[in-house]
Amino acid sequence: MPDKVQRVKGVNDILPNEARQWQALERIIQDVMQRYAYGEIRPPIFEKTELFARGVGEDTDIVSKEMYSLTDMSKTSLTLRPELTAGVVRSYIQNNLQQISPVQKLWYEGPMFRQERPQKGRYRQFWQFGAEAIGSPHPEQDVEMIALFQAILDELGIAGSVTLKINSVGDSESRATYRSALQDYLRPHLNELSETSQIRFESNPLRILDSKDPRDKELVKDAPKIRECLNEASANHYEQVLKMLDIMDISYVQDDLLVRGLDYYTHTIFEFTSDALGAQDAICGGGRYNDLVHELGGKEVPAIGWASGIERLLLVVETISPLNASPELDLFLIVLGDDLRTQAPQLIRDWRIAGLSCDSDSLRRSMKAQMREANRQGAKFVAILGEDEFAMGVVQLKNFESGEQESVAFNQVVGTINDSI
RNA sequence: GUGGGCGUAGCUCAGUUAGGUAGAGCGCUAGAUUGUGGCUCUAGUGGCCGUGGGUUCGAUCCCCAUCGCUCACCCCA
Repeated sequence: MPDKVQRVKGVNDILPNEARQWQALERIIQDVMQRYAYGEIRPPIFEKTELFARGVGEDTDIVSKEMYSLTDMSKTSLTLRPELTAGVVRSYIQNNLQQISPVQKLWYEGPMFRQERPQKGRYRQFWQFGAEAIGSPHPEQDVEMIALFQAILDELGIAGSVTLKINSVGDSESRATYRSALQDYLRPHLNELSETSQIRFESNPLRILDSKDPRDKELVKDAPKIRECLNEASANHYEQVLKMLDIMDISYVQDDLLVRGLDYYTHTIFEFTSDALGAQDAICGGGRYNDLVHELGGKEVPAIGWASGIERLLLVVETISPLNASPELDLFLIVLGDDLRTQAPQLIRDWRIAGLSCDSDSLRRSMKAQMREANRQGAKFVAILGEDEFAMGVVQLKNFESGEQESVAFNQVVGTINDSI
């Protein structure tokens, strides 16, 4: 026998049973997005590599070692998207969306690709859904963003096991102030830092804050806080965000050590984590990115967004509050005798057109086997068609829960079932 | 990229204590008087014991390599 071709490492097949969970989640996402007046956007799966290098940041782990890149026939370097904010912003600029309306509220869902070592809740092809609001600099937009994800958590019934962590990295001026304050504090202890943190000391000192290395953690404990270095405008923005969250009764934890791995963030940053997961406990991350549109060649337009990992979210949902996603079948047609098989497709098609979900046996199996199949599929009704029934233009319609059975004309089947559902 | 654990039927796992090519439960298929499911009973189906090499008369079991899964580091959603 030829070798079986194996799935690529770190990717998943989502089989029908699981896909139903996904669909249930997707319905909730679509519904909430609709209510928050966000429109769906579907950018391409791959973009020029340059977009991510410039958008996400050359020095980030994502860009420097995790991208799936390829060269096409015209020798252009392309990359499977590792995240979608850069793509959405590119699309926003290219399609002049600011001309359509000054605030663009967009959401998306789809697969992302990062070449990391697979782990619980971390895959090489993984799905994210996310939202971006481009155009408003004001804190109420930050708060709406957070409330949007909170609404999805509420709909899913898992808000109780999720924590919102929030912080501000301020505008570029505040960050520059803080950067040197942090470097001044750390400089005397430079040799005590972990190897990666020593490298980051120059390139990206803020990332030292979320190091998990015990030595780093110890040092960082007494480091100056970003909050203390915010200039007036930045501090004011952050204050108002927190105030509105209080008014809306959205609970949060201020985390002075929270920084994000992507370079484009400014001001408010946040992360939703769940205690129902292992080491990969972030189910949503985001923040404001006021400079990104400009950096990618657009005007100076402020924006904010977040992204959430669907596999991780579903892991939480499964353990805390499973979605009801059992398959539903209204009617199963049982055909007795192969001579009548020619009639079945037409009958079923008409019932399907009328809106019922119907199925029948395609293996020409015995009646008993067909009954079992109907039972397995959870059919609400079974229609039995034999010689006598066909001659009279009826089926024996059996309610599979009560066991009651009656003779019903072909054209009465839909009505009879609809009346009882 | 680094480290730990694991790879036996579709699924969950047992097993070979001390090497002689394998079992259970669930599932699936079919019966239990001729046109009626679920429960029960019975029978059947199903595995080059991840792959390749080595040791051996002989390996699923020992050794090596490799691939995959998994957890953690790292990073992030």
